[in-house]
Amino acid sequence: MENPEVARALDEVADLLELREANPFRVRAYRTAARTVRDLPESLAELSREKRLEDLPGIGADLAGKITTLVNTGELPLLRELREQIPAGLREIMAVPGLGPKRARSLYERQGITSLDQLREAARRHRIRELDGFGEKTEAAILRGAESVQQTGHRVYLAEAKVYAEALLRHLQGAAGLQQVDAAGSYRRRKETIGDLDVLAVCDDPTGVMDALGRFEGVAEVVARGETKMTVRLRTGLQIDLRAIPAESYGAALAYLTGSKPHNITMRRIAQERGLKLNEYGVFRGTRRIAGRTEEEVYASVGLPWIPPELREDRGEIELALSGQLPKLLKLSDIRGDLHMHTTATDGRDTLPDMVRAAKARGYVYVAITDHSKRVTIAHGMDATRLRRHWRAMERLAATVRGITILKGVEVDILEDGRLDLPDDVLADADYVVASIHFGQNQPREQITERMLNAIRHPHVHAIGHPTGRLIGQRPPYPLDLNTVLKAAAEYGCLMELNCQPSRLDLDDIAVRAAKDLGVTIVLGSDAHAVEELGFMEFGVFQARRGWLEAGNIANTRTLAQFRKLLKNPAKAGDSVSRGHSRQRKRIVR
DNA sequence: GCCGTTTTCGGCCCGACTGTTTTCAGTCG
Repeated sequence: MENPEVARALDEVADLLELREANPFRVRAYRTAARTVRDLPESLAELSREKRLEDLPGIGADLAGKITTLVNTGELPLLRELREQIPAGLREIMAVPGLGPKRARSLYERQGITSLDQLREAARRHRIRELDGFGEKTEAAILRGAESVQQTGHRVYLAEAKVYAEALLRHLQGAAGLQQVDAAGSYRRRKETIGDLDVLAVCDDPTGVMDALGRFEGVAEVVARGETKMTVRLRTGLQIDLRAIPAESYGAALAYLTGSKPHNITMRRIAQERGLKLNEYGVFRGTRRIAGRTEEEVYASVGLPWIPPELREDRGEIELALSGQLPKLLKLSDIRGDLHMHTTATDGRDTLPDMVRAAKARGYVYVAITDHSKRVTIAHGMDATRLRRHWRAMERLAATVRGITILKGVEVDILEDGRLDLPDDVLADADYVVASIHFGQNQPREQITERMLNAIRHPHVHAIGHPTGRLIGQRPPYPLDLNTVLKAAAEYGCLMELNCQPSRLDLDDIAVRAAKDLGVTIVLGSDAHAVEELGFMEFGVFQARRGWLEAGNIANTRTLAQFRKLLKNPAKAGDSVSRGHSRQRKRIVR
């Protein structure tokens, strides 16, 4: 059993234990372990063989044993036992807003409800309101919630959330009594997808801003409205949570609302150890507020430097901050060139000159044009003759456009048998070759891994495009042995792309960090198919920051001369990256 | 179920909102 399945099994145990009203701290232990496992770049099977599971935070002897059982047998006696006692449908009932383990259990025991359909039926027949602790309003809320769980419940891409967030902030700006408004939550942490939008408003009287939120375009329902908190749901299903706060608590509230939850919990624990109490209103010694106006102040009060939001996942950043070793994260302004884009020569929507001029307008000093090779027929991919003609057009254009260097590139397809889609002599003439898999994505693990390794070892391949091929929420990653692939990339000096398309962002944050630890150099490519998509670079930078990357870990932060040297002598250039940075951190944790 | 420079037991983050409850439990973030 692979890591994600183990994580799912541990989460299911937590849910079922909760339904059985087990010790809440035991439930939490399973949830923590599930998260640890999900975030883990290394294979559990390997850790289990080497008896290193107990080195992981939150995993003791018991959970190490259970994880080993899951990895080896694909089953867990405890889970089987729990499943026999508790109907599977109760877990989906718990997904309905307002229904937790207690109420789900109560609905099951007193009305025999074990599925969403039965729940809706019971609500329609007004059988819910008869139960102790439930009433008419709860029944109506359950009915609405059950329907919305079935319809929406999906997360939106960060790029989409950005559109809503910016529109909302503009809309709220003019509200009466408002001093400041910011988006927080996973949006501010720049997660690849956003479940809901958290907004923080500084004001003495929240009436004005809450009224304004109620009038925001697309609001379908006001879910809740209190003295300081308000929740609305848009017609698209996106939920917006607003929190009003006085100015003296701004920093504490921003930190609290930005999360992540595990990061907040660790922060509060550290505050506690120092005899302080941390909440959204500030940092308190007894009843006296000692910090809260700015985030910097809040972090400083517990002995920490300010931590960039992208790092706040409780994946070791707090321990690193304590030791003064936070990475100096990549910035968009560090990027000197875009190394993945298409033109009308294949499936792009804008011409070669338009793409190059748009890249120059963004301040880039070099750009690689990487149209598809012939195997990608649907994109009108190019054979050797057309590609050479395309390259000549680039040379002619270069003579007329100053201030930006055009690298003659190609996105060559890695064929099903591991060969490349263009002859070696053609690839040898390219300035920059990115190799990608587009077909045969469902090959067995060994086969697709070997195929990728072939490309990495190929002397004319500089980078692997969208290395796992996932489409967020739509298509799972190739069944690659990613650890082996990354190790080979480090060994052969092959760049790994962090594709900046909002639906790809591939490698993900965990894989990016694993790559950094292994000494792999990452390249950011917008994979733009139109001039405006060059702007996707921003989302790649966010993801890189979430993976702890610094400018030195990225190929396209180099000057053109440095970049060319990197391509010529990659292994050597790769030595400059800080190897094992986050591994070092783990020792600090222990 | 985990954990320990307050260590092997007794803790485990903290507060807002809702509804039905007459003083608070359940849920959520």
